[in-house]
Amino acid sequence: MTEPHWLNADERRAWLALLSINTLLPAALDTQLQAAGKLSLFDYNVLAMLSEAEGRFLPMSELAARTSASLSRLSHVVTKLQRRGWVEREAHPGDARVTVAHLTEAGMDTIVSLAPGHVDAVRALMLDAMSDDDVADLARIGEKIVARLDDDHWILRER
Amino acid sequence: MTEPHWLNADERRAWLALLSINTLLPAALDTQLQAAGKLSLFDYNVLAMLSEAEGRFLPMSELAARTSASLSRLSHVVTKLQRRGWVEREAHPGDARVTVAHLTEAGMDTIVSLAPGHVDAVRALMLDAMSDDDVADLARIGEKIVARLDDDHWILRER
DNA sequence: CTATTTTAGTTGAAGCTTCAAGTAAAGATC
DNA sequence: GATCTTTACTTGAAGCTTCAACTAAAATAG
Repeated sequence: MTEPHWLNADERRAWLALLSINTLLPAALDTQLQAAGKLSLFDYNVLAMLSEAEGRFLPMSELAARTSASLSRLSHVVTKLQRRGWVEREAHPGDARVTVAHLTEAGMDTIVSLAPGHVDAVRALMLDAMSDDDVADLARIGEKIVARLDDDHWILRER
Repeated sequence: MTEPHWLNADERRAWLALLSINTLLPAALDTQLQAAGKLSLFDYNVLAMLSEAEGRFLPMSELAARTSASLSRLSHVVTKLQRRGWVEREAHPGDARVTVAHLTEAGMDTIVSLAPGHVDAVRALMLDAMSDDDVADLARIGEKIVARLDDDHWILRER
């Protein structure tokens, strides 16, 4: 054990890189999505998670988990997406506390039309910079960090 | 070349992990800093970058670069930090367009008192989840992504 | 040297996120 | 089976970020 209170060279590099990616990557993806369809990366992700869910609906809590968002943030955003006709709120048959968010046809059309451009942007902005091994390493390390931040995060469920 | 328009398993894992880290890590660090000193991670970073600069001052543009922020965002935040007595704005002697942000003594005291807790949080939330090799890999891969997002980003300058 | 363009920064408004408080149903406790 | 606690949300206000518009100085072009 050396000093517990400061970062060594690699730790500092890793931390600063992550911090920078954290600011620049969402900003760049937001710009692309804003130009393509006047929505944010978070909006896109909400629609994407619903589109991949069975029946294209999810309880708000589950949708919040899959977008790593607070229920409050999600609630505001779903209200907005609802006004745009992309999502509807429905009651849950078995539990009256639960609100189910349901992707509409229009919402599905939107995400289908946006997905190719968005995926291209993700490739152009990060994946194309990396070798196959890098991608595998990042997946492995990234999931370790996610596990540390939230030990039953949904992306860890399938493994 | 296979399909350019979709992600394979590792790519998807890497992307989703990064997206989740991106939401959860700043939120957790914000919570810690909010509790310790009523400031955000971004506020902290502005103070930290100034504290590490020679003379503890930097032109707004340079400070914006080192915090990966827009000049507009930085301007608003510096105004806030100024009201709290942590930063001052000064004229640049050689170029009248430039505003120099200068860390005050009180600002320095603040960052000195907050740094240990913040570094502990960074360790607890991400570094402790990783082996030394992981840290080195993340530093290497992270810098590749940063280079792709901004090929003359300041964190790449020293190398 | 005058006009144009670029650089550096600020500002106010609009939109987004967080925070605290509140509602209501479900589950647990006694 | 009444009370207490927890779960699942929603809401409004406050604060933060982005966006577009603006000012002013420096650099460039003609």
